[in-house]
Amino acid sequence: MVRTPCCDKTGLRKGTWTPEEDRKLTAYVTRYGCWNWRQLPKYAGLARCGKSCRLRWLNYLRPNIKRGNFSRKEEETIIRLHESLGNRWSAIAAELPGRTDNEVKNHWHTTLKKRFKQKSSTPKDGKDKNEDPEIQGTKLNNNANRLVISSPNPPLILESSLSSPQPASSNQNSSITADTNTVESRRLDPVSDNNLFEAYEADSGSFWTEPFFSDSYDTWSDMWAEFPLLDDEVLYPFGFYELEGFNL
DNA sequence: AACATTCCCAACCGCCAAATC
DNA sequence: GGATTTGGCGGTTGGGAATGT
Repeated sequence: MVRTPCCDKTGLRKGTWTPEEDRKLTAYVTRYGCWNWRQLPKYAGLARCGKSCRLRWLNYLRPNIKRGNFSRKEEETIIRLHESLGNRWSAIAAELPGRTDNEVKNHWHTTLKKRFKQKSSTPKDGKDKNEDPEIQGTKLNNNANRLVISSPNPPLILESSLSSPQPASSNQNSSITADTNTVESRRLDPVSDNNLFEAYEADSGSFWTEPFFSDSYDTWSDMWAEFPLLDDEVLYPFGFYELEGFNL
């Protein structure tokens, strides 16, 4: 079987995402969902591979992402699950709300593996700088101050009963499921395509309370002001506006 | 201060499985 | 049922920041 590349390699940007690209992706996905990662960059105005967009969204821009240092409890969970599951990072991350498989994997390779090795070789040697999470926690994490759990954004009222954090496993986040039977939340917002938002809320738990856009925007209106809606015919070439959710 | 080394993490790559045609 | 497309996953790497010399 011959696989076609996930994207046309020509003319596509690679490497670090710019704030502008982040805003474009965030604006598009939060409004229209991730209905097709391959097509998404084209309609979102991004010169990126769909896979790259997906990864960026899931590992960085997605709501409910918990950033910063791992707690002792989280590290114990990782170690325990790694013993039983091996390198199944997505499964491990699923047990750590707000953590992504990539982050868990990185933390394992950079910190926990060494600590684990060291403990197994010299059980009483506790001089490793990484051994004490409290000490480790004092190290400045590049992203630690970028996203923290914050209070709900004033313009948004969330009545959802779906308060439990969603697993970080990407396979539970990447597609919008529109099980409207479970959606109880309603958003008081001028944006009218409630189906999409409801679907997203169902998928994202406390999405509307999350701070990702509060770094840049005070309200959704501010963000839409910066990213005015494009023509729906352009954004919705397949006319799935009428569809329930994004299970395409 | 300048350079070298280490550490950390965001992002890419390639493979696989499920879904779709 | 086979071909193709798409999403998901784990391994790996490049580059910037931190630290050491």
